[in-house]
Order: sequence, then C-alpha cells, then structure tokens
Amino acid sequence: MSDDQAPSLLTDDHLQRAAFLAKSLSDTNRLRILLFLGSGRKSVSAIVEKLDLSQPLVSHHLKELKRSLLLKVEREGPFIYYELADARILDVVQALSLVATDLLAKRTTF
Amino acid sequence: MSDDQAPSLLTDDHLQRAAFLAKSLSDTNRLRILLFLGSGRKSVSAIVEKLDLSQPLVSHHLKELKRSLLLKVEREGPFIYYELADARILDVVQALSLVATDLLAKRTTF
DNA sequence: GAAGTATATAAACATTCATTTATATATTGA
DNA sequence: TCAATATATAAATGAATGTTTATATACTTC
Repeated sequence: MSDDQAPSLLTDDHLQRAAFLAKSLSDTNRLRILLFLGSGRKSVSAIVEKLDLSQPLVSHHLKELKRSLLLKVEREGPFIYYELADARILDVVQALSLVATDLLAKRTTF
Repeated sequence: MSDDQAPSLLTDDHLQRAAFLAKSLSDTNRLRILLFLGSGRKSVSAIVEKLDLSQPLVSHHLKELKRSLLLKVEREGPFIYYELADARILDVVQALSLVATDLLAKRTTF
C-alpha cells in the first residue's frame, strides 16, 4: 500500500496557518469584499456602497481581513484605502468555489 | 455608474458555497483528518489513533466534513470508512497554506 | 441473548463570531 | 473653532462552534 504519496509539505504549522486563513474566507461578506478589491484598491465608503453593507460591518470585516494579512491599508486624506496584499487569494477563492460547485453537482446527481 | 463590471464567474451563489466550504477548512483538526484521508479511506478508529483525538470529537468533525460533502462513507461490518469525495480539496489546502506562509513571510520581513 | 467492540448522538459549556446601534476619532473646509 | 464627512471602536446580543463527558446504537461473536 502506498503510504508515502506526499512528501508532505503540510506540517502541522502549515495546517494551522491554512486553517486560520480559511476562517477568513468563511464569510460571504468578506469574500465579496475580497472580490471587489480584485479590481483595485477601494475606500471604505466605496465598499459600503457597492456591497450595500453598514459601515461598521464593513470596518469590522476589513479589520478581520487585515488581521489575516490579506489586506494592505493606506490613508489618503480623509479616505482609507484597502488593497489586496496578494492577488492569489482570489485564485484560492475560485478554486474553493469550483470544488464546492462540483461537489454539489455530484451530490445532486443522486 | 457602471453596474456590470465583470463577467464574474463568481456570483453570489458561488461565493456562498465557497464560504461554506472554507468554513469546513477552518479547523486544524479537520484539516489533519483530510490530509490523513489523502492516503486512502480510513476507519474512525484509525483516525482516532493516528491523530490522537477523542472518538466523539473525530465523529463530530467527520459529520461536519460529510455535511460539506467533502467525504464519502461506507460501512463494512462494524467499521465505518471515510474517504475523500474529491482529492482536489487537498490542492486547495495546499494553496491556502502556501499563500498563508507567503503572507507571513512578507509581513515578518518588516 | 449477553458481552464486547465500533461509532454516533446528546447534553453541557465556554468561546468565538456576525451583526446592529451608538459613539468616538480623524480629516477637511469654511 | 465649527460643521461635515470618513472611518474606527465599543457595547450588546443572539447564533454558531469546538470540546468534553456520558450514553445510545449497531454489529459481531460466543
């Protein structure tokens, strides 16, 4: 039996970081924010308007996303701009969506 | 105002499914289970022993993973075997780990 | 059918989390 | 300095979550 398929780049430390990042991606509103930021840096109010969420809620989620290092921040006058720290996170979201959709399709087949 | 910005393969439905799946990946123990299942189907007791977790805790997490369609189940005598429903989920975990590690490295640079 | 093993479920608990409402801080312009 | 705007923070609340302890269910063997 094949035991050693993966040289396991995934140590327990890696899993812990992956889990932490996944938690950041586990909320629809946060994903909507990330997706919106995919087209460039945005001010808080721009996010509030575009996503139709309350301002404190957006601030809260931005704080969470910053905590997981997904966002960079820049003040410019009265505005504060948030930006993706690593665009690859959108590929991850895309991959998640793809797998999730496929799983549902397979399952609904029955 | 432009309303229609992107052909967006990521509709709100997609984001909701992605968020739901991400929530499943947001716990270290669940990731450890998924990783272990990467080398083939395993009985509950095998998981309990390998990961050194209590049996009810493992059952709980397996239930959660099944709820998100990530696992398939098969009874065989007194044993119940769990198996990855889609091995690509490990690629997603790997991608999460990679991005998370890179973000940390970038950040720690300062 | 009783005993033993494998697994699931229930109850209980502390913690975290998403959201709302209210208020504070910071910046700009008059 | 005052008013207005942009954003953050605090408090409160209800719901979800991870874990433990205890118990139930299912299967096998005697």
